[in-house]
Amino acid sequence: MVTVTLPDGSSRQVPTGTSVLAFAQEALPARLVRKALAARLDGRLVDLTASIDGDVTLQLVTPDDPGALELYRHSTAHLLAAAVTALYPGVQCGIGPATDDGFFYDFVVPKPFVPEDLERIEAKMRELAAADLPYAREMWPRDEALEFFARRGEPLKVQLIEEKTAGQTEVSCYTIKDRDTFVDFCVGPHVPSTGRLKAFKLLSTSNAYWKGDARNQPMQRIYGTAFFRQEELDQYLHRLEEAKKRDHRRIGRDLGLFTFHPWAPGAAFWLGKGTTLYNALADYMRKVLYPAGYTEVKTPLIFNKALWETSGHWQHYRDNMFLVESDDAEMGVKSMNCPGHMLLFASERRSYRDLPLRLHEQTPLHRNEASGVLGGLTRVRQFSQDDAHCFVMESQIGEEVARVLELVKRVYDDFGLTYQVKLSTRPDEYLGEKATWDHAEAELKRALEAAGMAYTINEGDGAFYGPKIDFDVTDAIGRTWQCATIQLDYQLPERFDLTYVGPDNQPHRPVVIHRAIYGSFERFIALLIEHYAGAFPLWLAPIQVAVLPIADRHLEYARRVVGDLEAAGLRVELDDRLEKIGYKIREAQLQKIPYMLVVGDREASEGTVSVRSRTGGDLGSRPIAEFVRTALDEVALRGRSAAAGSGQTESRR
RNA sequence: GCCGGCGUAGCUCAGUCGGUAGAGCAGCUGAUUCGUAAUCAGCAGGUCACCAGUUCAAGUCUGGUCGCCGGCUCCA
Repeated sequence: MVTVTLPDGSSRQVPTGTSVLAFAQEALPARLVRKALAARLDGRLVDLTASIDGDVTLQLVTPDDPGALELYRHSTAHLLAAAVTALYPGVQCGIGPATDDGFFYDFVVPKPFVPEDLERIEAKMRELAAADLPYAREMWPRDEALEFFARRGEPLKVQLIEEKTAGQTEVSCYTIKDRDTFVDFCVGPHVPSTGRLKAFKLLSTSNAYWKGDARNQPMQRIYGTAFFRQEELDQYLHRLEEAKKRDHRRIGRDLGLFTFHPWAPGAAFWLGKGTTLYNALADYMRKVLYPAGYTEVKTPLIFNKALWETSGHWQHYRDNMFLVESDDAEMGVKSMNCPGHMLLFASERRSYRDLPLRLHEQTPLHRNEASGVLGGLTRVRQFSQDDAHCFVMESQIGEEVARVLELVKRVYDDFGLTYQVKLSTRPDEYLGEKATWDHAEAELKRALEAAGMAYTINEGDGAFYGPKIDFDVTDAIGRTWQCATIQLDYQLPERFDLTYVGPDNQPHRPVVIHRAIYGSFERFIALLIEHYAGAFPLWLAPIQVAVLPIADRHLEYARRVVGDLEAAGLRVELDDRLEKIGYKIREAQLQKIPYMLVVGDREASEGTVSVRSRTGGDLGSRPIAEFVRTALDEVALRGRSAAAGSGQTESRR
């Protein structure tokens, strides 16, 4: 007999080898058992068919268990594999994990899947689900399993078993018994039977490589998603639609922000309105950084290869650099600002009294990214960062990182953005002393804790030259974008032999903190466009106010209104076309201009404007000066105002 | 870079079996002077991404190049 302890603390004795399901049916409410997908024995996820072989705590896993969805999706991936195996004889299966949004499964097939294949496969999956076939777990002798998969022509599975179960005598396999039995090597667990899988959909196909390595066997990946309830699946699909509507590439064109040309792949043309937005972000960042003690600088765009050899880019990053020749010298267009800033630091004798020295730069960078990775503004070959390097003494690291954290918080609050913080620690391959790393990581942790920032740790994900803190911004529809980064660097000061004179009159090595808050202007603008669905809050809107005269006898007054607004520093556009007011309003609305001022006989005689807001409709008339005042107040609030959320409320309708 | 898909007017798209290219919106011109999401009429707009090839004939078939899209890998 063994003792089973339940979550409520009660316990029972059962014979050794009793299955979880048999125990649950005996000891737990039928309603709970019906909902159960799997179980946790001592916290470890197992199938309901697992046997209880020792004293354990037992908890049934129902859909509200945090691990339930992953298991459910993974089970759906198995269903997909079973369907594909049934429909395409000779197919080889790779792996089929759950992902954040669903699942995928990789296959080796002679011909890539087309959309019609997906329909067929999905239909087969529904058929198998309707048949409610059990997911049976069987422990096979390892030799037998190896032989079985070898005989079935699945060398990838053989390889997996060899790698994952070295030293074991038995391996776990799952079967779905249909006309042809589908067998997969997998640790599980899975839902008890295919009938439990209700709301799933196959979404797309793509190419992938065995183990994600392009030198390995190419495979065809099928992506899908699954939820416990149809309603949740529908919501997810709706969110995909919504995301498509918010695509910054589309909105960027519709709103006249930027464009691309085949002759400059990966480099945007910023149109008038886009440039206004870009500049608004650049100026805002300058206003934030200047009082924080940063000095804006501009360093060369093209450097002799000697610089890149010194920084290490020539050895490690050359493939991603644009190279040019000048006289007989080989030159590289800069892909990062840091090496230039090292030279700038070294251009004068530095005292400890000069530290921290904070250099901020917004000039363009070029990276010759592989053609296949380019896309919209999120991945480009030419971009600018709100980059800065803080040169500090070892003892100033904690304080300086704390200041940067403060800045990040302030900036994201101004945009009304929420974020999550990740601390990435020493990777397997690293430069420098372990003790230095430990110290640096401790400093970063302390700064995060002092700032009251919750963070998660990404073990081993730091840069090879130092640990880092990354910020993932969450947008209006729940997607995350990696933006800000703070990285400690002990290596570059070493490579450039940077020193400052300390209080002891001796040379010392500074530490560099690389940091960016937007990340890159390009990617941040893409984020903002999709976050607001193009409806920028007033302070960012390229055109803040449209003045719409009713008839051309009102043009003179309209021009006066425009003049007053421009004098107050607002970005205004006059629609002086001979069109009906409804037409002008529609256009301004589609351009997502925050305020429309309708002016006709009434307004001209009273010195007022009729205010229409993008989100609130007709707000009635008021004196020009009053409108200017409230508009300026709203601008000053930036994204902290309630109105800044207008982009989101609007999109929900 | 790799795999797959796509490329027709500024945009969204149609174009049958290979037989000399079409719509809506946008644009231009004219008329309309109008009160909170589209006034009417007319006109113009194309090397069917590009380069070869097959064919009496190519937007359509074949090959190559470029670009875009979805992934892989990578990344701000």
